[in-house]
Amino acid sequence: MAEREVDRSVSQTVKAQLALRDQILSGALRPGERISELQAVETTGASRTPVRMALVRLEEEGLLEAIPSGGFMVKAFSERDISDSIELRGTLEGLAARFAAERGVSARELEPLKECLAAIDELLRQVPISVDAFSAYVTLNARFHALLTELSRSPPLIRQIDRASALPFASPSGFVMAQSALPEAQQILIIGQEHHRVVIDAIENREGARAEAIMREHARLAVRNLRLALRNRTHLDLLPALALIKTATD
Amino acid sequence: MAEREVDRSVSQTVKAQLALRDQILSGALRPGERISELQAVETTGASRTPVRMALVRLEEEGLLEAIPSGGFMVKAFSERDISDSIELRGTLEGLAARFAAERGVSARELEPLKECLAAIDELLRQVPISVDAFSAYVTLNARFHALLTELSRSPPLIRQIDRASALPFASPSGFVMAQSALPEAQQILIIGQEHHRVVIDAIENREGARAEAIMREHARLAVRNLRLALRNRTHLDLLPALALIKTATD
DNA sequence: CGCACGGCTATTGTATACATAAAGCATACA
DNA sequence: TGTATGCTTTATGTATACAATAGCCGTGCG
Repeated sequence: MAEREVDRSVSQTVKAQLALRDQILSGALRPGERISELQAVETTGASRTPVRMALVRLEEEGLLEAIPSGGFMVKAFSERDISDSIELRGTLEGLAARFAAERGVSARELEPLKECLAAIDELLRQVPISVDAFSAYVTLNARFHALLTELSRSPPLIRQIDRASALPFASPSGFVMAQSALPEAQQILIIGQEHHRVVIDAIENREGARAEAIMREHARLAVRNLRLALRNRTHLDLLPALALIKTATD
Repeated sequence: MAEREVDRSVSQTVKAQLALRDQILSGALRPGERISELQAVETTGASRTPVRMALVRLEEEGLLEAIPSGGFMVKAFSERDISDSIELRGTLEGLAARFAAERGVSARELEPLKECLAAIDELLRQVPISVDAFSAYVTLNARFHALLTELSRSPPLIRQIDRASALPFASPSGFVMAQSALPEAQQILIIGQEHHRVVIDAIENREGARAEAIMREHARLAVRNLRLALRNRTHLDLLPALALIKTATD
């Protein structure tokens, strides 16, 4: 019934896209196997036309792969693919931070970012960090990264960063929930927040190289999280899109 | 009649996509104005279903922009947008070069790149450089960049670079033809080729930082070309997708 | 027993008809 | 005369019917 509230005022294409994305990320659709349009029509409730539109969009999003003979299949990702995707995002965010630093940002524009920083500080003050706090962190962290990206004031760059962040495991907050189960969790958040603080400082002082470097390092922290979460197999289920990850044993 | 040879064995969707892209890049469809699907049906010869598929793909490609109320319009690009897109590509290619250097590349894998380098050397030996040579350079240069990108052996990165290079003015060889009319043309090609030489050397010696830096600088050369070509208004028509560039006077 | 060829089935790609919503225009009122 | 409202027209979004192709299974031959 929660599903039905989007029935009106949202296009069938979007509905199908959301439904199919859920099925892919949850593992209901297995990597490597062809997606049946007819089956998708049944599960999404939309007709074939919007379903096919959704499939094309999901391909561009990176979750699907076109089959030469026609149709699409769910893509599978190696651990290396995922860490590369994260580093890719970090590189782009680094470029955004450098642009912001080099081109200059007014105090007024920096204000929302600083507020976001303060809100995360507030969150991290409580020890130990609750699950709710982790969840709130995810939201604030996503906001921080979005604000930072916009500071570049470069539409092409913003667009590319959005596309690079579309994959759930490449998004800035992708592994935060997964790391919540780790013993190192609190330290990692504190270090990440320090990166946030440094990038703002660098941008304020127009230190482009420093701003870029810290955002790259920030992404490396996410790569470290990924490794930790994959090794600590007790909480593997918190990993986003776990079903898409191809392990060496497969 | 040359058009008819793709009639068979190529999907209507691809046909429509190619036709519409041509119309966009040639300026037949003006930036800012809504694309009429019915009109597109007439000009492409495909029916509305493949036309709409093509429109979605062209949006993802970056040439179109979705209109909130429905449909698509041709995007317009500022000079800043274009230079940022080039720098974006350079940053990604820098990452690819660094990956190649850090992760190591066998002599066997480097061979095609070196052959490409030698072929360009051969081309630049003749002075002054003919128009045919420029055209050959475009092909070889595109090949060099493609080979380099693949050396990263990172599918996510390759994918992103391909997407970043999809915009005609952001592609590695985008401004080569435009610069052919410039007096500085020959020097620019020689400098560019030097960059090619350096990146191979850096990868061979596993100097990641150097490989990355030179590819970034390489892209800055393209940015310089862009500036030169835009200022030297006598050969503006050689610029790719000139119709999409919004000038300050507009 | 294995491989290849042919027919059948199921799925994709395309075309078109329909419904809904947006945009433009005309008219009426302030 | 300008603005607002309602109607008309046209465009987009969706559903469905059709055609062509790819994959699969069974049978026959080597």
